Amino acid sequence: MTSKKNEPLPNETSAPVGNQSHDQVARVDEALAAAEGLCASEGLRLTPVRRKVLEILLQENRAIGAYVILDFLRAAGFGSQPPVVYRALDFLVAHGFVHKIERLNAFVACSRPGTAHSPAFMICRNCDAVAEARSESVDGALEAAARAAGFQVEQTVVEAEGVCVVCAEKEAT
Amino acid sequence: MTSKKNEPLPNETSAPVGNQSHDQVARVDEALAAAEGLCASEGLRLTPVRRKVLEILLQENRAIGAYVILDFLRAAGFGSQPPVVYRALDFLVAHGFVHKIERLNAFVACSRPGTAHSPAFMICRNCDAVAEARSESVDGALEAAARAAGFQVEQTVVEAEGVCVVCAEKEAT
DNA sequence: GGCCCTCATGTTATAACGTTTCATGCGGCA
DNA sequence: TGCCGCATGAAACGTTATAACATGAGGGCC
Repeated sequence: MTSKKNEPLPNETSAPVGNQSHDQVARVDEALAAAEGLCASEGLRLTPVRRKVLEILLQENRAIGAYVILDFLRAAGFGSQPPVVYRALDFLVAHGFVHKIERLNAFVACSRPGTAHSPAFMICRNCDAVAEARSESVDGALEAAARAAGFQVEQTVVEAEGVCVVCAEKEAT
Repeated sequence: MTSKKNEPLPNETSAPVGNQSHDQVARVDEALAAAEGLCASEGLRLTPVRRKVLEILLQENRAIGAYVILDFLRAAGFGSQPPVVYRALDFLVAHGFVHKIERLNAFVACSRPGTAHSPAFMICRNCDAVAEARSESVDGALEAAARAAGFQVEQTVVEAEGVCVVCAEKEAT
């Protein structure tokens, strides 16, 4: 990792519970309800730990490390050992509710769960924001390159690091 | 990491010194000579540690973890503390002699050093082979998606995990 | 109810990956 | 000669992730 750590709360899009905008709360609640619906319809078990991890990631609304999540879990009265969070993350990633950002060794809630997609991410090196982009054309190009090599793609990691719009404007001043 | 560890020597394309094919030795020597030439022409210092790390990666001819490299360094009489290998890797990655495979937290010698390129990798989940593919079209698609979002790309990570030709044939039996 | 099976969780310990910090040495150069 | 920049050596630590084993909750079946 070349940049700073995943601190718990240094951004304005997230905040400790009790200091959230109405929209933010609504967004999280909607996403949680949608996840519950998806799990119900697919026979998956969105257990308390798994649900809480997803809630944490939705509230943060950015990529955070497993051990930051673990701190939140501990504070919420759940088990506080690493396997607890890694198992929950395995489940959430396997079923498309969460993505892992390999470049940051961190995790972020999926912005479009339930839709099959292998996303591309834009990671701002300045503010750590992570945007999930559609990547059909990227995947197509990658798939074509793989086919040429006789390689069968099962999963892809596509991550771009750079400067987001907001930070670019700030830097320009 | 979902798969097995980076063991020191479990493949047929690499081997302990003294058990290598003529072609393999020649390939490593050529690449080392090319790296020395490049460094000389750009005023870079390919010091003994850096050269040895590059040699190790060329001999292995696959992605290996920093601590595996460190074991080789130790065996060769170099310093054996983590910063030794990470500093050498920083140099080699910064100047395009080595790539980091984020998915594996491992490193691989560049197959086309000296040419500017942001490569795509095909990682076999069965045999751990890592192939470096040209990725112009992938980069183009990614750049287009970024531009649409106002994002300035500085670096990209493009990695596909799946099954290579050789392993696919074996599995088919 | 009692049994068994599966899945999820709790817990301890450890492996694997990476950085900070300070000290030392070596080559170039005023 | 003294200074400076860069590379290395080494100790300690921080961060990320998994292995291994035990416990418990729920569901099907007799």
